[in-house]
Amino acid sequence: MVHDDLQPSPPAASDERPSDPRAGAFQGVREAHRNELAEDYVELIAELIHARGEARPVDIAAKMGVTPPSVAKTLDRLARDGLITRARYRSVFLTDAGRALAEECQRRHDIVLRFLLRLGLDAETAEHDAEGIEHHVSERTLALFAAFADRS
Amino acid sequence: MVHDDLQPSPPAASDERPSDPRAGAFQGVREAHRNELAEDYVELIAELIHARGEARPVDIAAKMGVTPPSVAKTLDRLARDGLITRARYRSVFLTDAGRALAEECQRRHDIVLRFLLRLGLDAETAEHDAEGIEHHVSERTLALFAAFADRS
DNA sequence: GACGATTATTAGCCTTGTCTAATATTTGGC
DNA sequence: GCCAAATATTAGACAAGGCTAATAATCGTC
Repeated sequence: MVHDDLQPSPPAASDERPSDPRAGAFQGVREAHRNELAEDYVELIAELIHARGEARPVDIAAKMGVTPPSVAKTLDRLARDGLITRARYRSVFLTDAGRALAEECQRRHDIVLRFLLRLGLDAETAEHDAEGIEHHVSERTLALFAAFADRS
Repeated sequence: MVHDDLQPSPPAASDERPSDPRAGAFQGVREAHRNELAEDYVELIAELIHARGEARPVDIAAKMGVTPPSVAKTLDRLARDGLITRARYRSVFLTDAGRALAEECQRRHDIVLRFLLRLGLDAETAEHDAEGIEHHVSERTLALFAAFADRS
């Protein structure tokens, strides 16, 4: 053990290696990263199911910009984590947990996107930045974004 | 440098796997992630040098919330990429490239942070969210953030 | 129903980034 | 100057996420 200090940072997750307040922020970002891919996948799967009635790996691969084997590996992890169900050579379905996560993500994405557009950004840049930002905004920030986007 | 996207248009440069416009956004996010750790490190190293006169691995580890061996491995990569110089058992120095990147990151961080504060966020949440957001805002968005933060 | 094209999966490799445990070096107190 | 403590590094494991190449299954068309 290297650090056995004081002061767990208030907002953070479950891990203990504080010793510096900023460390909490960095750990939070790393934590967010671990969930990011899963969130993007379930969000995309929900969209595909809505738009086409099913989510096939080949379409996920095209939309995500990765190869089918990468999709397969990630889908295995999502299934292991209880977010999707799948059968070999069949398309993908969301579990209740997956669907809830997808809706949550869509909500956040929508707020961030509307906020950026309201700020005056062009549609393409807004979409691009929203994709990166949406996983890193707290509920508090999201509330402020929503208020700004909806103000008259 | 890393973020130079004044052009929103087509997924730049040399990659071949378009087929969907959204794919570009996801690839951009993955690209950003590859640089994120390097950016956080050089920014932190610059801060440590400014505050204490030198950047020691043990302090970097404490601030980043990781163990010293993780720091060592990352520092090797930063040295390989020409952002820092180091000698065994000595503290770390930024190259010109590293210093330039650090300044760029500090500028972005500062703008995002001031923007969030101006929006009405508390200091702690603002710092936390800025840490996550700063790597994912385009120059265009940053310009809008700066304008909002500085408006009278 | 068979066959070629499409799609999905498997196998295997690479890189990052995290960790612990063990070792090496430097530093500071005496 | 010596020795213990602090610090740095190395070694080695593991998980994630990306890829290519090869194989397997399904689908569409005849």
